[in-house]
Amino acid sequence: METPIKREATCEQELAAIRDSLEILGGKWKLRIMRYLNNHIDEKNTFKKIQREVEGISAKMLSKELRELEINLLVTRTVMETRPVTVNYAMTEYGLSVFPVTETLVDWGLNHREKIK
Amino acid sequence: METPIKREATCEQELAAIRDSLEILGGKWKLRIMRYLNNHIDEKNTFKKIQREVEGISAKMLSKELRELEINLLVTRTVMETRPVTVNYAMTEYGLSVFPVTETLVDWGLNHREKIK
DNA sequence: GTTATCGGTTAACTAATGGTTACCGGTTAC
DNA sequence: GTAACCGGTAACCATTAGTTAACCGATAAC
Repeated sequence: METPIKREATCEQELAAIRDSLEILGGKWKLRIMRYLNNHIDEKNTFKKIQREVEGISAKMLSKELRELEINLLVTRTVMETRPVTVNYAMTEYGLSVFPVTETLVDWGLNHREKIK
Repeated sequence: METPIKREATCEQELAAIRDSLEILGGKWKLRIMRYLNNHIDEKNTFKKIQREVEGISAKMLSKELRELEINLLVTRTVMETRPVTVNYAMTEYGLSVFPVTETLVDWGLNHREKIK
């Protein structure tokens, strides 16, 4: 993971940065998949395993989301010569940079559940 | 803003927390609106002013998003007895808790723009 | 009287998201 | 032989998200 660099930005630049982030990480599933991979970084993460653990995602969506994450260099896809053939998905070094984002969302979500209880 | 509380959660609970967060903060506009309000916390933020500064949002979307943020107690809506009548939107105390989320997204977006350059 | 601003609403529309079902070839376990 | 698991894809459909344009009453400026 990289050293966080403090930046200065105008409000306009900040809003544009949020837009950029959401273009790549937005939607219902991508951050959940990234968090799952982050939590299982030393394991083999096959398609089916991810699908079982990211609750509710369909094969179609998982396939699409993983492809998009791969295009943006956040995830790698490796076909393993096992029998039957399995496919391993893993976070890239760059993918690790998403961790703080998922972390704040986890914190907020847990806190919110407490709050509305 | 509240003191961050360290929590322990299983991966499953973490993914559920992300789902919860995205249900309330997800979509194209909510986090941008929240960031804008956070950056202008001591000012009067009228409907039109927000619409001008959150670039690209239509009146319909802004109206809808503000209503949802209000329902979730993140924003207040106050009709001001000016002439013409203006409406002021402001972050609640609870709304401030969203700051870390927007902060990590701003950082990630700025960093990403550097990276792909 | 005309135009503009304020804070929206409404209707009509398109684009994006996401779900469901069925199916593919190959492999293994029974 | 049959069923199940692996990693998907294809077709179809429904829902949601989001856009555009027109319009509202009230007020104010010219």
